[in-house]
Amino acid sequence: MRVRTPTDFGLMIRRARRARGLTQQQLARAAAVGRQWIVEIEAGKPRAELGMVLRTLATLDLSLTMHGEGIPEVRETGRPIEAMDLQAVLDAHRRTSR
Amino acid sequence: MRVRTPTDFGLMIRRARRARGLTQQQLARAAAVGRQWIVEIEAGKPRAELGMVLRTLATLDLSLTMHGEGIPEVRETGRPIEAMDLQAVLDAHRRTSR
DNA sequence: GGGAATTGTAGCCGTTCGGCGACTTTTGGG
DNA sequence: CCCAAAAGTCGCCGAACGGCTACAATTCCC
Repeated sequence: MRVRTPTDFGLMIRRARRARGLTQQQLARAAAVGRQWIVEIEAGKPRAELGMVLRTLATLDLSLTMHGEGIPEVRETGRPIEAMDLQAVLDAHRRTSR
Repeated sequence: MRVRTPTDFGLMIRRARRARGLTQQQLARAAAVGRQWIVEIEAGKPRAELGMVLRTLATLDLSLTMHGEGIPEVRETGRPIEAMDLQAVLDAHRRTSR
């Protein structure tokens, strides 16, 4: 899911925290931040420190991916991926296997 | 590409800025931050403010995506993708086709 | 509905931020 | 090689940070 604003980060963190059944206190301890900081980040604090935010995401097993011109997609092998019709490959697989 | 640390953000920002042929000064003005702040963020400053970082990414047309339990994926189809061994599929394809 | 757990607020404190101006160092095109 | 542009460093400043304690409000379960 796309994240554009501090508020987005807050909502995501809250969702993930609840999905894992953690209290703010527990998350705070695990991520080594103050409990009030969790309150604020979940409310979308724009001036929160980047490092703490990333630590919190890691604690919640959340990962971030960046996209855009100049940003390589996943593992660069140097050798370009050979173009092929994936749909055809999958169709063939469906017919063949089983 | 995955981003885990403030250093990752710094590298990405630098790559994107250069890919667009911008100077630190130009990026700073466009993102409404100080030039020195660009120097620091590109060096991986961990305590940089989240909001400014996001503004800078937006200025560079970079987007962030979050993944993890409790975070919905875009384009939800409802029907989960059937698990399969992609490597095996591709190997079979390589053997079969041609 | 009541009491405990959870969440949100308020104020204090030492620390760091980020903008700015003024340099110095590095880079790269002619 | 040269020099101007770009990038990096330093110190000053007012402002905000984040941890903390204490308290208020909300939520949830029995």
